[in-house]
Amino acid sequence: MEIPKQYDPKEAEQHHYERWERNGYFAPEINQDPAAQVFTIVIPPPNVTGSLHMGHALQHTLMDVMTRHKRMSGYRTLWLPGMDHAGISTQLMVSRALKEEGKTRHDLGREQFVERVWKWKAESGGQITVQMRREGASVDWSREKFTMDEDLSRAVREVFVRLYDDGLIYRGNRIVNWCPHDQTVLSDLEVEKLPQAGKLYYLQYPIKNSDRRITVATTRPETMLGDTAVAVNPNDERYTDLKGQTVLLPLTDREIPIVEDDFVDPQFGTGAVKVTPAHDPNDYDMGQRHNLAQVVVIDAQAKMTADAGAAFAGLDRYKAREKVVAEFEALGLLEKVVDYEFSISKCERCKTVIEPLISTQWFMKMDPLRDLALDLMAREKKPRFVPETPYEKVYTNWLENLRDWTISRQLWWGHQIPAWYTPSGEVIVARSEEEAREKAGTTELTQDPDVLDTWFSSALWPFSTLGWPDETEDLKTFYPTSVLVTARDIIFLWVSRMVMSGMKFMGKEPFADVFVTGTILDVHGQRMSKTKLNGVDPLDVFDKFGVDATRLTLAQVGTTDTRWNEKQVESYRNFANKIWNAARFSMLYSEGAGVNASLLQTSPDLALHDRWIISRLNKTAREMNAALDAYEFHGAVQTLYHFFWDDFCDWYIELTKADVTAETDSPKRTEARSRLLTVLEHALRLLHPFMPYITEELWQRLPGEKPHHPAYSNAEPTVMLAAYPEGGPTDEAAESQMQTLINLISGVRNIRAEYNLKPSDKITVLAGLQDPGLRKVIEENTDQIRRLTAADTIDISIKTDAPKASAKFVLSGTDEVAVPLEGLVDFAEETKRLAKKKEKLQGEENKLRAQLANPDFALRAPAEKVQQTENRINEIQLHIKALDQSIENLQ
RNA sequence: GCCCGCUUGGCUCAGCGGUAGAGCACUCGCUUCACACGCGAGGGGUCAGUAGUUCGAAUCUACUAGCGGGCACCA
Repeated sequence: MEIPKQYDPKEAEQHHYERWERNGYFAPEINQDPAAQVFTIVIPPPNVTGSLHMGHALQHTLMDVMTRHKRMSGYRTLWLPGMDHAGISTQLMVSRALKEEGKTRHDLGREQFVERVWKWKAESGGQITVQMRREGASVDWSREKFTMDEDLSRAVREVFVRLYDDGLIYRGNRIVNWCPHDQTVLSDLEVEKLPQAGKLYYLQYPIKNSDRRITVATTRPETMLGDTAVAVNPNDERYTDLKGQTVLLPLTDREIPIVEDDFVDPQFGTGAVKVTPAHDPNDYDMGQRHNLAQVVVIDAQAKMTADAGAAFAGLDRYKAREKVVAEFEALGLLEKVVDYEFSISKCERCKTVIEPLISTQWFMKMDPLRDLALDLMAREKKPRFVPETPYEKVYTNWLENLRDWTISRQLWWGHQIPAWYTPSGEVIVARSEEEAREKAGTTELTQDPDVLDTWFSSALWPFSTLGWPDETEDLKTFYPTSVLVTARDIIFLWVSRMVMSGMKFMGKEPFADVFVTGTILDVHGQRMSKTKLNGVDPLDVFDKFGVDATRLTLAQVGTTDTRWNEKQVESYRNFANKIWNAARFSMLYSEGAGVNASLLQTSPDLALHDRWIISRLNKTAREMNAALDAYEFHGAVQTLYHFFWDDFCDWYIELTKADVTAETDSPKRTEARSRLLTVLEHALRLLHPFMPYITEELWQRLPGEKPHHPAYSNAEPTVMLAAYPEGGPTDEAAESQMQTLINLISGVRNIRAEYNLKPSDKITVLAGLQDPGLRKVIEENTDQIRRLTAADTIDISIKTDAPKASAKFVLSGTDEVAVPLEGLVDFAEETKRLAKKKEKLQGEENKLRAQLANPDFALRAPAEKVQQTENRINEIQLHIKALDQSIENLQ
C-alpha cells in the first residue's frame, strides 16, 4: 500500500462524513446500550439567511468535540441541529430581492410574500447546513428543526395561549422602540446605544401672564411640538416661584403646566426639562405620574403629524428640527446651541435612529418568569456558567432589572400572533382559528396581523425541538440538555429566556451548564464584522490548512478572546502531517503485525520504552478525560500535541525502531510492530474528537483488531464509535527511569552540538553510575543510546576514568557522563561550559538556602516542602561537587 | 456614571500560592533508511506598576496606568 509522504486533508475530508451520516452514526439510536447515560446539546440555531463565520466554526468545533468524546465514551448522544427563521433579517433579504424586480412586498400581498420567503428558503436558505457538514459536525440531521416548522409553530401557539391565560401576555398601549426603516417595533435588546456627536439646544418658553421665560435644554427640538409640560425638581430654588405656572408653548397655541418631578436633575442643563410623553420613554413615565396628555407629533414614518401643526405636518423629523430651531431663532427664543456628545438609540440591524412611539403592542410580563430563573440560580446554582465570572453575575444582574418584553413585530415573516378580534373588538386568544371561533361563538374573526419576535420561538428551542407539547420519547430522554455552547452576546436575548421558558413549561432547567466561548478577533484585536470586512472565512482556512488543523486551533481558544493567528493553524497543519507520517512509518513496517489491545497490558518484563509509553498513554488518556469533562480545551489540545509529538514520535518511535525495522522476522519484531500500531490506534482515538477526518482516514487503514465501544458493537468499523481510552495504571518508576535515559541521550547530544561534531564523528560515551538500579537501566539500553547519540562505544562503570580531554555532564547527584574528545577539547572552553552550568546551579542553591535560612520557613511551611528543599540542596551540592571535580581535572 | 475582564519572552497564548511554559519567530548543526509541514542542540522573560497578605506571590488583596467589554432613563 502506497502512503504519500504528505497528508492531503481534502482527500480525507471527502468521503468520511457522507458515510458517517448515511450509516446513522450521528443519531442516538446507534447506541445499543439501554442503560447508556444521555448527553444532549441543542445547537444555537443559526439564521436561515446566514453563512458560516468564525464564531460558528468555534462553537461548532467545541460542541462537536464534546459530543464525539461522550459518544466514544458510551453515552447516548444527541446533538440536535436546526435553523432560526430570523424574522427581520429574512424578510429584509427577500424584500431586497423583490426590489430588484421593481416590487415591494405590498405589491405581492402577505400570503404571496410569505410563500416567496419559503421559496427563497428552499432554494438558497440554509447554506450553513452544507458548511456544517464540511466542519465535520456530528449532528443528527434526522432531527433537524426549523423554528417555522409546523410542530415548532404549534409549540409557539401553545406557549402564547398558556401565558395569555396566566395573564403573562397582554396587549397594551405603551411607548415602544420603533424602527422607521424596518417599520416595526423592537425590544430593548434589539436596540443599541451608540455615542453620537450632536447639539444641545437651549429653548426659551414664555411664561403666561409674565415677561419671564423658562429655558429648557434638548437634543431633539422637533419634539417640543408635542410637549405637554415643563418639569423642574421640587427642591430647585431657582424655580420656586414658577411652580404651578403655565407656559405658552411657542409655535403652537397650547398652554402647558410646569410640574415638579424628582426625576429632574437640577445639575443638568437648566434644571428645567421639556416633557414629551409621546416621544420619550422618560417623559412617558413622567406623563403617567402627572396625568399629562400625549400629543403625537411624529408618525411611524418618522414624519411630523397633523398635530404638529400645519406648518410642520408631513416634514421629516430632521427637517422639522431645522425648522423649529429656525423659528425659535426668529422669535428670539433660541438661547444657545452647544456641541454635545450623547448616546443615541439605533436599530441593531439597520442602524436607523429609533423613534420612541406610543403604540398598541403585545407584551410579556417578565417578573414571575424572571423569578423562576433567579430562584433556580439561588437554590441550585443553575445553570452553571463556564467561566463562572463574569457571566453568572451579569446574567443575574440583568434578570434582576428585567422589564417587560415587547413581543409583537410588524412583519409578515414569522409566527403570526394567535389572537383574533371579533367585530365588536373583543380579543380571542386561541391555539387555532377553529378554537378561536368556538371561544368567540362567531366566525367573523380577524387575526392580529403582527408576528412574534423571533426570539419568542428561540426561547422554546430546547423543548420545542424535542416534540413539546407532546410528551414524546425524545422529550423524556433528552431534556434537560447537558450543556449549551454559545457566544456571550446572546446570554440575555436567548439563554436567559430559555431558562425562564424551560422552568415555566418543563419545570426543569433546559441545560445544566452554559459554556460561553471567547471571541475570535482579527489580527489587530478588532471584532470581525461584515461591515468592517475584516472577517476571516473559515472555509478559506479549511481549504488552506484542512478542517482538522482549523478545529484544533479553534478548540484551544476555549473561553478566551483570541486574535486570529494563521501561524497557529499552520503549526497544527504540520501536526496533522506529523500524525500522518507516524502512521505511515508504523504501517510501512506492519507486515505480520496488527493492532492488539492486549499488548498495552504492562509488565515488568517489558523493555523500558514499552513500559514507559504504556504509562504515558494511560496518563494522557486520564488527563484528556479530566480536561474534557472540565471544559479545559486548551489544556486538552496541549496534552494531545505533546503526547503525540514528543513522547510518541520523538522517543517511542525512535526507541522501538530497532526492533520494528529488524531485517528478519521474529516474534519480538511482530510484537514490537503490533505494539507500535496499538499505541498509535489509541492515540488516534484520543485525537478523534478534535481531528475527526485524519483519525478516521488512518484508523481505517490500521491492520488488526480495532473493536468498538460495546454500545456500538453492531455498527460498521469507525473510529468515531471506538471507545475513548479511559487510561489504565501508570508506572512512575518507568517514567522516571525513562527520564534519566532521555537526560543521558540529550546530554551527549548537547556535547555533540556544542563541539560541532559531525554526525559521522564517532564518539565513546563513558558513564560512571554509582546507583545500581540506574546502572541496570542504562546497561539495558546501551544499543539505544548508541543509536540515538551516534556513539561507537558505551562504557558503563561505577566511576568514570575519563581522560582529561573529555566533555562531561552530571546525570544526577554522583552519576556523571563523559565523552572523551582527544584533540577536540579546548580546555578553557570546556571549563567555561562547565562553569556556566555551575553558576546556574549555584544561583538556585542560594535562593533555596535563603529560604531555608528563614526560621519562619521551617516553622510554617509544610514539613514535606522543607524536606523537598533540603533534598534539592543536597542534590545541587553533589552536582556542583562533580562539576568542580571535572573543572579541576581540566586544569 | 456603575460593573467586569485583560496586561507573562519579538508575536499568539497557557499557567493562577511553592525554583517561569508552549507554538511560531530567532541562532547553530543536519539530504540520520516516517516526516524539511522534518531532525538534533540552543539563546531569550525582575510574569504592567505600587503597596499589602503569606514562611513563600506571575498566581491572593487594594490602589494606579494602558487596552477591551458589559450595563445605565440624565433631557
